[in-house]
Amino acid sequence: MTKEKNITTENLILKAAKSVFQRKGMDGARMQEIADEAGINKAMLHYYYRSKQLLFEAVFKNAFKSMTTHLGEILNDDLSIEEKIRNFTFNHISFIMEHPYLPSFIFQELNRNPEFILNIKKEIGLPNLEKFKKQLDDEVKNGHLKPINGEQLFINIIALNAFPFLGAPLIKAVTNTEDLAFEKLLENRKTEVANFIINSIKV
Amino acid sequence: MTKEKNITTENLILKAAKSVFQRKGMDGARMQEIADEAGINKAMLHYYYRSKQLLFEAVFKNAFKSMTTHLGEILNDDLSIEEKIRNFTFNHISFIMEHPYLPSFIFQELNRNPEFILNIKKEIGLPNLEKFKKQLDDEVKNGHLKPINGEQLFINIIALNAFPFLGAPLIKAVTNTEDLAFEKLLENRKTEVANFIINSIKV
DNA sequence: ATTTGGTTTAACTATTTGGTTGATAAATAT
DNA sequence: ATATTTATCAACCAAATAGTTAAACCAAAT
Repeated sequence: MTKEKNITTENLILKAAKSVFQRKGMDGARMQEIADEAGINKAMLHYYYRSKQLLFEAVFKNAFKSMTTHLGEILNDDLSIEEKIRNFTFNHISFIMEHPYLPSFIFQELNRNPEFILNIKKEIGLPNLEKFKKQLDDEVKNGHLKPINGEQLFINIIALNAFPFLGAPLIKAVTNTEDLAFEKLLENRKTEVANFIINSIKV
Repeated sequence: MTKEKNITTENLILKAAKSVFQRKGMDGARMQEIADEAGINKAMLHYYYRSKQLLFEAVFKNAFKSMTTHLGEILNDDLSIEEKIRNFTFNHISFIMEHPYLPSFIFQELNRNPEFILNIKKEIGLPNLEKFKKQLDDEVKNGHLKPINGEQLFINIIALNAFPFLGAPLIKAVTNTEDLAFEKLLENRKTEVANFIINSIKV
């Protein structure tokens, strides 16, 4: 069973809205374009979602959830830090490769309206770093890992995973890689990012 | 002598446009808001820059140049890879801290219109990686560094430098850091990012 | 068959917005 | 001084756009 939600009008709208908002952003998106892509009348958008803002929020919350759910699970399972990092980078990069507009969409919109993260925090929740940080401290103390701040390591991991997608147009141009070569490069990162990190922190 | 360009109307416009475009992006920016911020009549924007698109391009090219000029210089000086990385990360992060909207602006607009990078390439030029890559290969061959692909290392460096600014709202929320603590965290990264990278690649 | 409720549409509205214009003021040249 | 060019402004315009409305449609209940 593939995830082909009932093809109700409401779902057609959400799907089209996702596609348009993620490519154009809140400010660049047009309600008419969403209606056209869904193949329905523009009035339907308001009938089901009231306003552009609310339709946008529905799309954004979906997007945010899909990005952070995996993260939370991996962060809180019972593997070692090294295994967590290998798992997470592999899964995270694989996931983003199937939704390459997601990081750019999420970070762009959060920068446009930073307060919105409070809304998200309340309604969806954010990944919790406490277990990860504690575990890291333990592995540092017992000599498996070099000393490193948990927040900094977390930032580094997300940075190495997500940045190639945020910076794709620039990276492609600077490194002279076409779409295919770039795909290959991303494929490599699924394992090489973890190696890069582990190399840095392992004693 | 601080860089207080002649306060001609043309420069007032460019300064205000920079401020508004970098905060709101092309789609979110309003010509009237730019005029208000510059304290002049909206017609002046068109008198000096013809259209929103051309004004935007003037701002974007300036922004892009300011981000890549340093990079090019450091990449092509005669220091070792390790020194290059320490220099570059320190300078790059310091620079962005003074212009925190820049990365978000540049990457957002390049994602909105990826073809624009060709225009930039022709008119401004892009950093050249060849010397860096060759030098890296040499240092790998002579046993100073572990094997790593030049493009991948380059991406990692930029990622670790720029991402904290792109993801600031999310990072602040997930790590529970307020503005001041976040500033401190960035201050740390000026040296810690280089350590993190060098640790990973040094034999 | 008819009523009832939700669904869909075309046409419309009010507002925003990039861009223009024609008159006026201020420099600059003659 | 006077003509000419450059700069500035208030008012205006046309297109785009989020949102509304009133009528039509349709399926299920009576």
